[in-house]
Amino acid sequence: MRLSRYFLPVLKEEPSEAQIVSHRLMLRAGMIKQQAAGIYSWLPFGLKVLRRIEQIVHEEQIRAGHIPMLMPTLQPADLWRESKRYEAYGPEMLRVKDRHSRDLLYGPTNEEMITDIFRAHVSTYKELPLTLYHIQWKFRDEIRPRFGVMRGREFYMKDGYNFDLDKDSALHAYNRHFVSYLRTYERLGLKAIPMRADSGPIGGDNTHEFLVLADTGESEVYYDRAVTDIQLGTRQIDYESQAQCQSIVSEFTSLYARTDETHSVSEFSAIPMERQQRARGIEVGQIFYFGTKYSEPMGAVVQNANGQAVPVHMGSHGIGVSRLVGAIIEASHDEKGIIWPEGVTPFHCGIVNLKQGDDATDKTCNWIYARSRQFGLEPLYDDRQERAGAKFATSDLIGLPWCITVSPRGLNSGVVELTCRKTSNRENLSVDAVIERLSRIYRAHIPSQIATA
RNA sequence: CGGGCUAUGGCGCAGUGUGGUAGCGCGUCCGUCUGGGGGACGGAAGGUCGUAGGUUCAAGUCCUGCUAGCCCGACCA
Repeated sequence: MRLSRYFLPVLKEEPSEAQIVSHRLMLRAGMIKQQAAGIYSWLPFGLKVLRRIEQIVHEEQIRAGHIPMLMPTLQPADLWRESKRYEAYGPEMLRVKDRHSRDLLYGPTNEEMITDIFRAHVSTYKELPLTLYHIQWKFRDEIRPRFGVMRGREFYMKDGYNFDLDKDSALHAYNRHFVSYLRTYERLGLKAIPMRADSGPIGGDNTHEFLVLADTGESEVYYDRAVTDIQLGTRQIDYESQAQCQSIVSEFTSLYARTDETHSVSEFSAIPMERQQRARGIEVGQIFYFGTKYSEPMGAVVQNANGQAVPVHMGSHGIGVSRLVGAIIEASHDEKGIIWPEGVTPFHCGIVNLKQGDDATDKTCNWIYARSRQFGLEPLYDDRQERAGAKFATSDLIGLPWCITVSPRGLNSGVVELTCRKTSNRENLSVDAVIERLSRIYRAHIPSQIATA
């Protein structure tokens, strides 16, 4: 994309209403525009990040054997009357009437609807286990939305639901989600720590939240510092293997890590003093096992091998996709702006032409632009008639991980400059070498899309 | 929902005390110079001051109602 043809309304000054850094940077980098309290338009640059995250979430869910679908944002109230949650949910639920005065609601979650779909089409244990998920906009009429997309009223969320014949199988589904979530966060460039949590209104006794450590987080967390050293890394995972999933879950849950709702002072103080860590975190996902809480009242039953009708065991699992955009920025920025992890960056690299209109720099930039695209890279070429300072400031603000600077000075020695946003490290490379370098870097993140030299 | 506050060109703000010509910085447009960290100079466009009513010869400014948004708290992916 050429910046001169793009829509990137960056702000030089701090928007006054934004308090936390991710919100400020999202506004300044032209990612979002607020339309009402807790409701945002996603401008092109922000949408690209949202889509990258969404894509990674999809890939990891599908890898774990979970099946994508799509449910509507508006739901009939009757489904929620069946589960007794229509009244119980309270004013957080946005209720609307259609022209026939029928009660509808903008879905805050989808347990009821997925259960309805399940009971309509599944009647035998032979179709189990089954995990369906979707990524869809939700609405919860928060009392006080704030922090930009971190706590909006409208938010984009992946929510999944597993259906299993018995508790054992459902717990495997729980573990599968646990592991797939770990992988997802690692690909997003985030350190998210699973913590034993409180089940809240969804119910059930088995639940973990995944928290990204950040000073601006809304949750108070307590953990053994050693948990931050555990990584999935590149290990091969067989999601069908109960044993492997269980062992990974055990590995990640053997050390103390709790949110304040489940915090135990006595257990915490048993940790060696120097490893006791108290911090704040942003909740970016939660998984639940809740057994037959919805299947029983809503009649989601299957016939088992003995011909008996039994309610299925269920769980639900969520990842806050829109919230993750903010969470990633909270975890990865500096005083100049955003620093996108390579896995989610909206463009793979910037190209900064330091002398727009100069024959040599224009030609070189155009060549790099075309060539990098041939390799599957998506560059953002700053071809505006701006001075160097303005281009660098924009580049730092929007945070692309790599930036290629093309100047007359460099071209005289046959090189361009590759700058790493995170370290500020600069290297002089030939145009061929710079393409080669970038495609090697991104092959690790998006192997299917990047060509080899 | 309790407490505090705000609303004036695209953005950030002043002007309201003491009613009388709507202003500044940034951005935008045109021109010239400039060209490695938001450059300089010259010119220009752009605002029924959130909204409805009231007081007044006269309201951005005073009064009343309403709406929207922000912050602190209790609640949430």
